[in-house]
Amino acid sequence: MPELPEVETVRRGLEPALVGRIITRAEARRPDLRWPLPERFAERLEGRRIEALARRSKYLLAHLDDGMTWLTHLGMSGRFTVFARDGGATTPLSETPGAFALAAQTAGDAGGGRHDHVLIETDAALLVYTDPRRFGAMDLWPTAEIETHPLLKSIGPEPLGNAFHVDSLAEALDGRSASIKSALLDQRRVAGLGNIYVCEALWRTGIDPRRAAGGISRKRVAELVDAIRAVLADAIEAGGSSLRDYRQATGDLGYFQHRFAVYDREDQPCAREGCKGVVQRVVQSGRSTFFCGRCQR
DNA sequence: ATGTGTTCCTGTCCGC
DNA sequence: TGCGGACAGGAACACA
Repeated sequence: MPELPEVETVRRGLEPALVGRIITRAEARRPDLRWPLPERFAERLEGRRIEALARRSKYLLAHLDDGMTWLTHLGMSGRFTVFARDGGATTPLSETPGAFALAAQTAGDAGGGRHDHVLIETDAALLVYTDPRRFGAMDLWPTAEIETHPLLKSIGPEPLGNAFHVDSLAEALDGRSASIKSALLDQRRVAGLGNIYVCEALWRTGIDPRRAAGGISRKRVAELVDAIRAVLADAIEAGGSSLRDYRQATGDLGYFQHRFAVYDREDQPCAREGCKGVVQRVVQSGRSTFFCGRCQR
């Protein structure tokens, strides 16, 4: 589900509710998401103060006051929902059906909170992690060595940071026979891109997604760097893309989906000024790719 | 080392 | 309306 802009939107939504707050109670309602949760996960969160909420690629990183970082990946269907606590409520988290019913309702989950897997209570808010497909993940890792986490250590440069530029991308693509579409989805080349924003960036640059990654001219790689930055910035500004059930942590919908040029627009006219092409869908490495066969070369 | 196909899981939508 | 199949924002893993 969420790509970099959606995760950044979630981070910004959670930040005011979480940073500086103390986790008064935590509950894992099952022992695993995609993988087993760490030993004594909920107990190790309880009593901790959240010092900062950061993002690396599609991972949320909550830095705690004991030197550990609580790491979360939302997978395809994970989401956080925040509920303000009523003043002075002392009801145990597991006995607040009202809040859970509200969480389920907001999530559009007819199962009555069946997929609400992790619950976090702070002195100010109730945080519910919901993930029907359970492709998400959580872990605890020392903050000082967070970049050595197995899930983070091979991830490429942040596309909105200084380490991502024409030289780094050209080197990452050099000599590769895989398609540019597949290469950009590979998190080792550049962090945080997923199916939507790869398709959109390639459309903005006019590059055929089926072209070999290593055969793209330096000039076009430079244009691709700019297009990736621009499409991510535009999407963050719009609060991300709301497809199906994605919502911001505030419950608001993002609206970048209304600005898609090609993603999920098979058979619709190309949005480029003067182009008479039609959006096509092909499958590359098992994923749908949307592009205009006329203006993307 | 690369590239690709499979797999995890549940929900939704579309055609018959 | 029910049923089966395709498909979904991810990415680790197995295997050529």
